[in-house]
Amino acid sequence: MTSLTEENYLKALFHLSSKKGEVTVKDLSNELAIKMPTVTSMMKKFSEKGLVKYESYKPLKLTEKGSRAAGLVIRKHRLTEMFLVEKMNFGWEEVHEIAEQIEHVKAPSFFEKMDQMLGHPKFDPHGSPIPDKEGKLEWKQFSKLSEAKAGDLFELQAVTNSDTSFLSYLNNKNFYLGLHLKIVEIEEFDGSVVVSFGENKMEVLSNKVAQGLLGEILNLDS
Amino acid sequence: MTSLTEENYLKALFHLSSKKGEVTVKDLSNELAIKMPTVTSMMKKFSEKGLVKYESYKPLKLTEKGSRAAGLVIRKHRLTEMFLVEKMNFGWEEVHEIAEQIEHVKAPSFFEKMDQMLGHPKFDPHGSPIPDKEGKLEWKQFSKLSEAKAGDLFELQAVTNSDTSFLSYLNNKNFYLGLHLKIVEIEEFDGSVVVSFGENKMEVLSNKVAQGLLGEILNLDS
DNA sequence: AACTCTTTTTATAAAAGCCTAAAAGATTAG
DNA sequence: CTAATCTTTTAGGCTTTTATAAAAAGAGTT
Repeated sequence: MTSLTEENYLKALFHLSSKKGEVTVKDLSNELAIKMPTVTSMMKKFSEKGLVKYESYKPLKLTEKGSRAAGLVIRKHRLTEMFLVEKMNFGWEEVHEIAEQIEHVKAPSFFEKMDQMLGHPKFDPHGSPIPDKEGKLEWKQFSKLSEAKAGDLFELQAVTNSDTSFLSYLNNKNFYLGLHLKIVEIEEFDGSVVVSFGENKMEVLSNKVAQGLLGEILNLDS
Repeated sequence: MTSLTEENYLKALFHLSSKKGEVTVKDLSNELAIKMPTVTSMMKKFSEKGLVKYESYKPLKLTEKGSRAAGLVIRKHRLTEMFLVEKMNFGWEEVHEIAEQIEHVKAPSFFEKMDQMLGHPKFDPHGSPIPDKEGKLEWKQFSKLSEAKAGDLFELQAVTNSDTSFLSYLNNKNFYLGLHLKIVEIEEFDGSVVVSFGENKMEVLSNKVAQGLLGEILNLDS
């Protein structure tokens, strides 16, 4: 059986792996705010359980089994988020923390039922993909809004992080997934982006925000 | 913060208190299948936390605070059961175990939302009352089917235990809450009860079963 | 090859839960 | 009312989980 703590290590491994490919003990230590020796010994345990491939001084790698286990935790988390938003009417900014709790519940049929009620969704409310029942993730390649050029049309399809504060910020601007943004201008010196959308609405977004918005660039010309 | 283990002690205390008034360390030990010394030390901890009144060699008593805390755990459990049955289409025999897990989730808004979606239910799917937001329980006085007399009409309103096996047994006989049973006969020697219901259906129930069925005796005559 | 920086090892530790055996208290029978 | 018996608590210990700091070992670099 995998404990709550172990599930959190798995999630962190999963996230770091997809971001950087290589994951070191140090990375994990930073991500989880747990000292390196602690992480090292947990990785030995994981290695014995066959969840990671680990040799001293070398980067960690999730094994097939570990990847599956991690994917299933993420799956529980994201299914829960979707359920909370779609079936219980929570706002997308509220669900991350609640799901953080529910993801550790040991009751497969509960998550099965959610999945079924939701019609086997492929994405969570923040546009993050939901791993399948094998824990496997299909990667959709998103573009960042920060990569768009003036004149482009951009469809917002996901966000890079689900912090309450970031999502509330987007709520305030009336942003939602599926929204189409026209890139009016990009400031050279700081990378901020001016976008227009809806009925004459216009916003200036910092580069940081623009990097956090994912979607598709619908090139008009070219 | 109260741990999962502590919540289980609280639940047990709550159940035993309502059944027998007096709860001893021994009772608790039996109920939880944990040795007495372990229970004793946990009760000292509870006493320090102000959850029980405990003096050596005397029966335990939940304090106001303890009673409230226990009631709130039960509330989470029963709300969850109701939600699983009403909103997610689980069978009443499946939900106990799932709720046993979910009841420990620390996310008040989650349970709040359930309560709201369910229209602030007063009973769970097995007819057990749901404590209010203060953890207080309104006691409804049920009669046992085993107390009925031949000729009585009995409305099934609750069951004393929610074990999967018992509920599946009732499912097989097509029993459900709200069903009206006519008591045809009571066997003197073993207390078994013969009931008829619906369209010519008839069943013989052992005394044990009859003691597990709660409801109202609708006296026809007298 | 020596020095520095990073990572692992080793040795501890604290908390949570639980247990057995011994001691102390309560109860009951003579 | 006192001794024998039964019950409950105290004392002490064990295991697991998760974490740490300080020492040792390895890698990398000049």
